[in-house]
Order: sequence, then C-alpha cells, then structure tokens
Amino acid sequence: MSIKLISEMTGISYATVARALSGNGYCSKEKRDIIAKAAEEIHYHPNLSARTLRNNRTEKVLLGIPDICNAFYFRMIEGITEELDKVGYYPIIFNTRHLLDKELKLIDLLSQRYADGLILVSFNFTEANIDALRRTNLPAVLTNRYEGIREDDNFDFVYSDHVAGMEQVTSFMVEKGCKNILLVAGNENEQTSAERVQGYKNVLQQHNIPVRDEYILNGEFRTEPAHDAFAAFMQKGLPVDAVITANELMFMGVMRYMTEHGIDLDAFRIASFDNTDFSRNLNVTSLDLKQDEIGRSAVRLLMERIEGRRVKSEQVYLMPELIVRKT
Amino acid sequence: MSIKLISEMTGISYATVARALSGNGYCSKEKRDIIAKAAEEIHYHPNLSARTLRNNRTEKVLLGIPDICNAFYFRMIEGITEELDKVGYYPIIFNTRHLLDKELKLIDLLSQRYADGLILVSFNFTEANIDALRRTNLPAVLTNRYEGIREDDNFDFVYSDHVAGMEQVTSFMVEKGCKNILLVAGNENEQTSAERVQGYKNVLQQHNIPVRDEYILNGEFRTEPAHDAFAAFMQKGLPVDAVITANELMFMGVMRYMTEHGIDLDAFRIASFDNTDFSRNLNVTSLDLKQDEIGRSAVRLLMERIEGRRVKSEQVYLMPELIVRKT
DNA sequence: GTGAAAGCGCTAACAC
DNA sequence: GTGTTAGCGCTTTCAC
Repeated sequence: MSIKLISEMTGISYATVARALSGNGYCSKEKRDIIAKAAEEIHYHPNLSARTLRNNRTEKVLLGIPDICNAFYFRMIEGITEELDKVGYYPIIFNTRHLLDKELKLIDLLSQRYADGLILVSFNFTEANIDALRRTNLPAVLTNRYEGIREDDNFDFVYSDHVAGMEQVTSFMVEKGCKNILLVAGNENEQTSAERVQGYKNVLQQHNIPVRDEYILNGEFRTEPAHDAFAAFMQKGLPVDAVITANELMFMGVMRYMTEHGIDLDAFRIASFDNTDFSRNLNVTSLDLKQDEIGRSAVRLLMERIEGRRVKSEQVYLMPELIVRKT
Repeated sequence: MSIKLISEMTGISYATVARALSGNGYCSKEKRDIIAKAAEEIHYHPNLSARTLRNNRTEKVLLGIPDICNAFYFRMIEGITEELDKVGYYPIIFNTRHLLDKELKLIDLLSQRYADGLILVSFNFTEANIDALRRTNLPAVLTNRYEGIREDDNFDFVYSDHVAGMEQVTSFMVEKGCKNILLVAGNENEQTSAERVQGYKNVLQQHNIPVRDEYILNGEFRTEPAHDAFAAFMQKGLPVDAVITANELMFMGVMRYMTEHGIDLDAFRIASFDNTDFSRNLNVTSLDLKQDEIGRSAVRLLMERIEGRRVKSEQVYLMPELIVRKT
C-alpha cells in the first residue's frame, strides 16, 4: 500500500518508487528526491510482514530460555546477542519458564516462520519437543546433550561437560583437605543434575572418601528448596567443612540461611556452579560453565545452517573452568 | 502456498480447505478428515507473515529493556508476560543496552509493524526517541516520567515515585538514629538519580542533619563504579553508620568491597533500592519499586490503546514500599 | 531508464 | 455447503 501511495502522490511509477526506496536498481536523482520527500511526509516504513512473506527470510532467531530471571543465562544471552549482531540478526527472546508447553509453542512459532532459526535452552529434551523440532525441518541448536541425535537431524547441540566440571570443584575441596563435603544438588532425575552428582562421587571414590547419601541434598536447582534442604541438614548437626551448590540459585538459598542464622561465609569452604555476579560479588569460588562461549558457538552453528553451509548434525563440547576466590 | 497445496492434494476447493484449517465457516466432517490428514502429511503450519500482512495484527508486543541482565527488571518482565498471557499476547524482549541507537531501532521495528505496540523502559527520554515514537503513531507505554507529554500523544507512562521512595529509606535510617548516612547514588545528570538524591536531602534537612557532598557518591548505577567510589570513600576514614545504595547493582559493588575487606554486614545499617533476590537472600532492607505492578499497568494501558478503547494519554503513578529486613 | 504485473500465503467477501 | 477471487505490501522479472 505504502509504495503505491507514494507512487500516486508523486505520479512516479510503482516500480521506480520501489527501486528508489530499496536502493536496488536505477532511479534518477530528481525522482529520488521527490520520492524521499513524499516518503518522509507519510512516514513511510516498509512493512516487515510483506517483506518476510516475499523473501521467506526474517533475519531473526528465536531464543528459548527456561528462566529469563536466572542470572546463569545472562552471559549466554549476551554472547548470542553479540554474535548475532555481527551478521545483522536479532534474537527474539522467549521465556519458556521450564514448561514443555511453552517450548512447543516456541517450536510452533518457528514452524510458522517467525524466525529463521531457533536456539533452545532446555533441561527437558524428550520425544515431544525433539519430534516437534524434527518436523519443522528448520535450523536449530540445543544447548544441552541429547542422546538420540542423528546425523541427518536439523539441529545441533553445544554442551558443557558437567561431570568434568563437578570433578574440578570437588577435587578443589579435597585438595584443600575437606572430608565432609556437602553437595546441594538438583533432582537426580534430571540429566544435568545426575551428571553433576556423578562428578562428585567420582572424586570422592578416587580419594577413598565415603559417599554418604545424607551429604547429597536435593535442592531442585531452586533457591527456596535449597534453603529448606540446607536448613534441614544443618538441624542434624553433622560435621561439614565444605559446601558445594550445583547452581547459583541454590547457593542463594544457602546464603539466605546463613545470613538468617548469622553464619559467616568462612564457617566452611564454599563453592558454586555458574559463576554469576552473585558469587563474584560475594567473593565466592564458582565454576564457570562458559555460558558466553556456549552462546557464541550456538550462533555459529545456527548460521551455518541458515546460510545453507552445512546440513549434517554437529556437537560441540566445552570444558568448564573453576574460578577460585576467597572461599 | 500451503493451503493451495493441500487443496491440490485433496481435490477439495481452496476455500473449503482454508475453512477447515482455520475452523471458521463450515466444512463437512469427511472433508475435514481428509484435509487434516493431508495437513499432517505435509506438516502444515500457517504462515505468520501472510496472516499478519492480511490482518494487520501481530498479537505481539515489543518490550525494550535497558539491561536484560539487571535483576531489577525481572519482576517487571514477569508482570508484563503474565498480563499479556491473559489476553493472548506475547512479549518480544529487546535488550536496548542503554543505547539510544537500539531504542531507535526498536521504534523502527514498531513502525514496520513487527508488533502491535511497544513498552519501552528507558532512562533517557529525549527529543530523538520521543519524536520517533510520535511519528509511529502506534500504541506505546513508557515506564518513566516524561515531562513533555501531550494529551494527544500516542503513548502513556507508568512511573514509580523515586523521591518519595528515597524519603522512605532515608527516614528509616534517621529514625534508627543514624546521623552519618552515606548515599551511593547514580549520576546526577540522570533524572532518576537526581530524584533519589533529592529525597535523601529532603529528609536530612527536615531533621536538621547537614547534607555533606562527600557523603553522596556517584556510582553510576553500576557495580564497578560503585565499588570504586565506595572504596575511595572508605579510604578517607570518615564516620558512617548507614549506607544507602540507590540501586542493587551498586549494592553489589559495595558488597564486593565488604567481602574483599572482611567487613561484616552488620558493620553499619545498610539499605538498597530494587528489592531483588540479591538483597532478599542477604537479608538486606530494600525498597520495592513495584516493578511487577509497573509491568502490569503498562500492559493494561497498552492494551486499551491496541484495542482502541482509549486515545487520550494517561499517566500512572505508583508508590514504592520499604521491605525491612535484618539490616 | 521506466513501467506493468506476477506472486509470496492468508483471509474474507461474495457468488453460486 | 462450496467455490472463486481480490487484496494485504513487498520484491523481482520481464517488456518496452
């Protein structure tokens, strides 16, 4: 409509106006000025839907985050945003709130061509979302391991080695002479939590330290449950010389218990996963899971597919790094 | 194309297929089944661009956030998301990174009809972005005061009273008997910072406590500058019995200094703005700026405009609430 | 150099 | 009940 309108206003043909506005193809200087003036007058803006419909290209990427309020994802989002910037793409951030429902909705949006590709962060890759993803046959990257991936799948994954990560943290504690190491973990049914618990057990066994179930808490990866589980543990009066929290939300819960009860940060050694601002500003040792690099790799993999440079599925593994601080 | 494809596959007319797929209008059970099967077979998904182009409606709202990694915005984003959910809308989150450039890009996206409306959080409402916004003549809500608003403007604003908020915090300190109250503020050129400083001064003057410039630091609303300004202040050895940080990022900076130097949380009274998880989990008194309610009001105002129920500009003022904790 | 027109996929009005 | 078709705004091919 708008080009047509300008065409009618100026008496210049539709095609010439279109050329002038897009900058593709020739249009004389005089006409271009007339057209520019008219465009300004009606506040012309090309309609994105029309353009997308025509080009079948959105120059946008959907980004599904399980919890947009979890600081863990910040550097990932930053990395993704910056990397997309370089190729003139935008991230469309969706908060999936750990709900399969929302993830499916997101995949549906991809099917509807709301974006050219999808980066999906999830801890819950199941038949439901993987199948939906396969059906879209559009480019996607998952930021977690999925066992059943096939070479001809339309998605890749980027993954941090959580087992090795927890081994680093636990080794650090053992080397510092700790024997009674409390692990505040997530739900063992979740793959990422199981992996972290595995890393913890591996190291204890290597050093012939007994693995005691009461030293492995289920904090559900969330602040409140971690707080409550930690409180219950402290009630028992068992010896502790080190606490490891398997993510920073749970570290927050532990921290809240400690401030409530006037327990100092140096009452025992403490280390967390995620390396967000929270641990940094409290000078607490934390495991950096390379979120930034996860994001950047995800974009690179995705763009390879969007630009048709690759069709075979690929997996990228990253190694976490322990950031040692005061604790 | 896709409807056409199904129409050709099944030999059923285009319109009937369209009716079956959309659910609008009649289509016999038998045909519907045939169509459903064909749709399934080709993984039919309606094309969003085509639909948007046709309907001139996206059912999406652009949401511009200055810093998506600042916990202050979490509850605002949540409030907005939930409220939009109720009316079947989605937020499209854009990280403007405090850059005018990005804000203008965002407003441009609105002009291109990438969404039906815009909620813009900014601390920098100037001629540039306000004019651009006016030119779109599309619905928008700003979450800050803008002095030059006109009754026929195409946008509204929602606003927390920062002066009254800081008065609450400062009064709390004064009532607790504090005399040497350090304020870690932002840059006074910024309107929100100036307002907060004003509230602080108001209360001190009411109580005949001298206002001393060296007790008002510029922490630029960011963690590092606040840390450094606080460190410099502490060097001087001036007496302090209370510290107020004008946002939680700056509180983090102060906190980092304290953990670095082994200063306990009860060395002096401390209170912050924002009431995020950081202060909550450290049991620190903080001012709740009603971010949730800001978000919800913003959506309500915006939907009134999107649905054409109102054209005159409106302003909503909210009153902050002090959450008293251990400090 | 400029202009006419097809077509992206969808919706909906209208004709039968 | 079912079918035909115009048109949303843009891009691009092709004809002049």
